[in-house]
Amino acid sequence: MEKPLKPTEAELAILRVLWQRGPSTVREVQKVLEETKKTGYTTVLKFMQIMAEKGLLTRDETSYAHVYQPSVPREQVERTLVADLLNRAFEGSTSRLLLQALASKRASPEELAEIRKILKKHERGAQ
Amino acid sequence: MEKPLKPTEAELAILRVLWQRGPSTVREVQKVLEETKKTGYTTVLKFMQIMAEKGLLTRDETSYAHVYQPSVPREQVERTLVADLLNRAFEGSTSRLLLQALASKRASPEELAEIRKILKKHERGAQ
DNA sequence: TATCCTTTACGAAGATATTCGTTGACTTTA
DNA sequence: TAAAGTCAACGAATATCTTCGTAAAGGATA
Repeated sequence: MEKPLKPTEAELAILRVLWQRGPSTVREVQKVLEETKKTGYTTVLKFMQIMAEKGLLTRDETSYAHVYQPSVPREQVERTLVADLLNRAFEGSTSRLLLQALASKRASPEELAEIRKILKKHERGAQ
Repeated sequence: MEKPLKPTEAELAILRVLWQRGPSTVREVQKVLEETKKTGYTTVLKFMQIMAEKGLLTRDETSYAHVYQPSVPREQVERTLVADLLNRAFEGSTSRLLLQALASKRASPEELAEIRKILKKHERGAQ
């Protein structure tokens, strides 16, 4: 139906906050963002307005301070982003992706166990 | 020493060609690129000049037609890109990354075997 | 109601990424 | 050596992403 919607860097930062906090006002998002990277209120507002236009967010205007929330599930955005990277840099090879992911950041035993679990599930799924 | 060097979309397309073909002239790269996406000669030239300035490519000017090659190994660029995505969208969780990678594109049995191999290696590697 | 604070709306500036037209220099070939 | 083709250099136009100043309106409070 619609095209996949690949958020930009700044948009993704806002989505991260909303995924974590749930529905929030611009001010609430801005408060979180400025902890990491000074970002003015109107800047965040502008992005959230743009994202609402694009369909990345929906907003509830009943209160004076509009309340925004993601209109796309986190997993779907993540999938779009990783699929994009797979094609752009890894010739579609998931194993190469994993290889470099592990090379860039050593995984904890728990993380490795989790990976093994995911793998098992997929091995059962694919006959 | 230097910062990681994250190539843009267009730059990555050029790197892909060079990784595959080995050292090439601008014309040779442009010929490959225009198969996928019409890209004028001067556009490709401009990018390769910029990339040489940035240190992504080195060039041999002995021939009339300069010969370019990547100055950073493919694996390093891949690692930079995947590390970036991990931080921006997956809170650093490799297992979540893999989960969505597999969800976006079903892996072949061979691919799964390859992934298992990588995993085994890392399980041995961790204490 | 008057004053103050917060919010949205609008427009524009700045930064970065992408594309291409033009020019002059070098090569090849006749 | 003239003509035709190929190349690098340069500058500029366009597109996209990011940031913010200003103004107008809503709400709170005295």
